[in-house]
Amino acid sequence: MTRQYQPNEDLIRQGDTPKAAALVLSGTVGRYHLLADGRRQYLSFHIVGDMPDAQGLFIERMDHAVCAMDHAAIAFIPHVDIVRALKARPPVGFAIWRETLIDAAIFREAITNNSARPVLARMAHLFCELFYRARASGLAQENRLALPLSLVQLGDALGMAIATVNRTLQRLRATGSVDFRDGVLVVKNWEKLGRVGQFDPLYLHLRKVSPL
Amino acid sequence: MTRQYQPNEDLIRQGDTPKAAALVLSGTVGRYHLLADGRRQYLSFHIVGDMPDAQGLFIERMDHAVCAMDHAAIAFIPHVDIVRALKARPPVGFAIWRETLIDAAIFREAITNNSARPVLARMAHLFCELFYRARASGLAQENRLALPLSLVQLGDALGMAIATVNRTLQRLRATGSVDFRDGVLVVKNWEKLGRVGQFDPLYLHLRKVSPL
DNA sequence: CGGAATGTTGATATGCCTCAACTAAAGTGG
DNA sequence: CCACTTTAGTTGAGGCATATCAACATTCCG
Repeated sequence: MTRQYQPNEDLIRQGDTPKAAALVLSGTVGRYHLLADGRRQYLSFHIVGDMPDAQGLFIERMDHAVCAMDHAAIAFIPHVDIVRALKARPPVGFAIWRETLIDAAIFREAITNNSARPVLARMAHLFCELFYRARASGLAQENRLALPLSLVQLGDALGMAIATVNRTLQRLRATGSVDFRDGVLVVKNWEKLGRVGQFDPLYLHLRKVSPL
Repeated sequence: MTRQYQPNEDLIRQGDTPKAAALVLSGTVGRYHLLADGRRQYLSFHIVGDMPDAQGLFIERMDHAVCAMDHAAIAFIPHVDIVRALKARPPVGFAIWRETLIDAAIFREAITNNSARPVLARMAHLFCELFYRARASGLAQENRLALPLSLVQLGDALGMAIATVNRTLQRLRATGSVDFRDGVLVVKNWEKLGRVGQFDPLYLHLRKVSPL
């Protein structure tokens, strides 16, 4: 089953018990925690080919929500079908398992990024990650990437106030390494961006990526 | 194979390619990122019964390190044996898979905790999590828990400077909800601690826990 | 007994948040 | 098609939470 989503529309909510797993066919989706005071904390972003809620296979209730960041097309694959496939062919399961483990690695990096890096490096690091992953999936053209995030959403991902997001974006631009505006990320100097963001792609565990 | 570790000794280092998975038999271990400037960011802590590097099963190189927080006994189970068991009995694999998914949920919560909560709530939340998990494993006696962390380590987990850790600890004590000193956590008022830390245990996905 | 690691406290600095005002663009209804 | 509202982004001023620095106390350990 396939469905279209509007920007900001939820695919799954905190507390739900999904019976099918989402597969991103187009667009970008994000996962987030809803805080007691209504604020959001975005946890990760996902692009074409990702299964952002594969965990639902073995965890009953959602501890976070998943929403579309822009217009997105999502396929839903019933859990029973997946489990049947896993039992028949273990290697299929191992591959999906591995994806969920890489997810976890991305979360770990986010802990470090948001806890230990100053805002400039933090933002640069997120841009590095998103660009690198998109590129590995063949989604980034040359040095640009469609990144449908508002400043508010960027702030809710990086744990910054919106004013800080704005000013940090300007500082980043001033380094000449990257330019993000109007939902488009343009990498001007990949090496420098990586240096500013202290980016080491090891944690993404991509087997082979053509050099940038 | 079983091995004893000294406090602060590494089980596995960033970059390693382990051939066996660690199982905690006694003590506490922690996972951490090593930053470029030598600082550490602790990502999670693990107690008896946990497999802190189950991810090594399907991910070649370690993107983080694992160390003993105090004296710890660790069993190592060769990956080949585990994979053989997985293929023979899929449900065994599903159970381990589920554990790694709960790991990921804990990481997600740490993102939110360190990014969106003020220091008092942040520390309270960590204490809630550790106590709740220990209790679910039958490791906490009554309302106390051995928690072999120094202030520096607490700070490296929560993204706080050591002076702030100290002062926040005192503020927490003043609330009358919890007291942590000399490696022992004493929960004085669980309900209040949960309120201060905005703690909701849903994300730990424990099936049944006797009420506190 | 001396030195290292750990914890404590005060003083000062600063990075980021908050608040507020304003602009620009986009969507809506008369 | 134009006023009207809403949403997104921008900028400045000021305050505060937390980092940084420094001195000192304490315990541990060889």
